[in-house]
Amino acid sequence: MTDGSVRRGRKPVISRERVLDAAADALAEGGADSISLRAIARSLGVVSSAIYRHYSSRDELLTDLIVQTYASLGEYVTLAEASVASSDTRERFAVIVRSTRAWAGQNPHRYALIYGTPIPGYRAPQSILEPAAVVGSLIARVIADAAASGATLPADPARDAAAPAFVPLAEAFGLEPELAPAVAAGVAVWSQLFGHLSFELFGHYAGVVDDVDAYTEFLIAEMSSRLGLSRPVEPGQG
Amino acid sequence: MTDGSVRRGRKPVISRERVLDAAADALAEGGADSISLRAIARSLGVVSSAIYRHYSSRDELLTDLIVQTYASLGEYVTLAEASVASSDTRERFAVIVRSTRAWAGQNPHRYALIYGTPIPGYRAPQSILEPAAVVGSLIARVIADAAASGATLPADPARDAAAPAFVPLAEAFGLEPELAPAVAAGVAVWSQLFGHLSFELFGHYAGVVDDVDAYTEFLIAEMSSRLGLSRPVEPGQG
DNA sequence: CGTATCTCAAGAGCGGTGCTCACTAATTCG
DNA sequence: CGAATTAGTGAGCACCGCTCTTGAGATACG
Repeated sequence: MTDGSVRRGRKPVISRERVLDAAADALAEGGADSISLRAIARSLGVVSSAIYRHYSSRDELLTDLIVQTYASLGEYVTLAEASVASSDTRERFAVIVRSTRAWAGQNPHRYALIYGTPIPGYRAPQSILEPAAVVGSLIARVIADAAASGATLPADPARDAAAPAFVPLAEAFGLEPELAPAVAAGVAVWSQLFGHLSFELFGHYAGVVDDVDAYTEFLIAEMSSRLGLSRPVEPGQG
Repeated sequence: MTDGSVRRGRKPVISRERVLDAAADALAEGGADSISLRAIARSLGVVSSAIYRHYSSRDELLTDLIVQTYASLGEYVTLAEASVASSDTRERFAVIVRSTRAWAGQNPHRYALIYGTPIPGYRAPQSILEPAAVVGSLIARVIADAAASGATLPADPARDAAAPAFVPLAEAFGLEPELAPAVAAGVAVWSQLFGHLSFELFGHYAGVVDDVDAYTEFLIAEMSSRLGLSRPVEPGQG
């Protein structure tokens, strides 16, 4: 008994976790619309109404699934970034982009669940705001580390004019108000990244961009320079 | 008889157009998942199977709806752009962005239909490639006109390195191969625009960007400078 | 031990969906 | 008028989310 209350009644043959796992499998295979409670119940060898003992509605299940999916993406990208020297902010950003794209490519339905059209009728609760920030947070950390090591942004009056509106967000990330311009640039890059991935996954690059790998590297270079990221100076060289 | 074939049999009470219009209404009101053949049939005062005389499947209806939606967006943006002096490429681009965003804000479900998650089970035919290019084409025209009036791109080695891959696309738009770098920048801006709009409409800016109007203007400035767009020089001044 | 109590899954059922198919009403041609 | 053609009807299939009643299983307590 993990909690204080006493277990009574018959033992459950399914659990919230098992339902969620089955839903994740259904999502991975057939997309969000194949997450049917009846199919999940079938795959668990149970009748559909039994699911309702553990999830009161499909939306509640979807919420858990979305949170789990953000977590999966976050783990994947965090792990990838860990293999880069923390001083190489340019490469850290590049790895964030590449690994986010790799995750999306390997999990297109999960990507669509969190970055595509919101599920019809589904209203996301506040509780997903924090997990949803995972990639943005990683970008923010790169920005902070770059600033700490003396990186400077390229000149951009419009960005600096927009910066005051980003002071609260900078503070939410634990950054100094002086970094608001970098945060503004970071938000732009963040949405651009997912615009790129959505276009790739949703087929909008058909007939427009052939070599998406190479194109992604171009975008990385472009976004990096807007963030003022550069490779660290090799000591004892140049 | 508009075509050569002879009309026989009973007169149709519904038509392909009436079905499509009813579908568009359903889409506008409740999103893509409320486009049900039964609901459409009900709204037309007809039994659901009657729809199949005009559309062989829901997918076929969706395809028409998608094409119609791209056309609507294209008309809206084209009309907006027409009110700007063609020499002011910077403002033309700004109006393309603003009007695309305005259209999306007024038609969120239609936006989601074409730029959100592809409809599950739905596979887009080749025939939507051309209508889908509408906003991209408008951006390409701005790029061409800017180049014709002597605009130059800011330096960006990564973009120029990626440019050769965009020569075919430049040619598809009727542009000189020398404009491939501008086309590369244009594609980046194009996907960034829809990344921005999707984030706004799909709720990803919650807690991140408050004043999306102002933020959009910042993005316009940033994207314009990457495209080398500027206001035309006022004659007899400076 | 026996029973009350609690928990969970079963199963029937409601109204919704896309889609098929046999049928019939309506129209026009020979 | 009869044949041919066309379009809408209505029943039906298999699926969906969800609700509600029922009964099986497991524990707690007198």
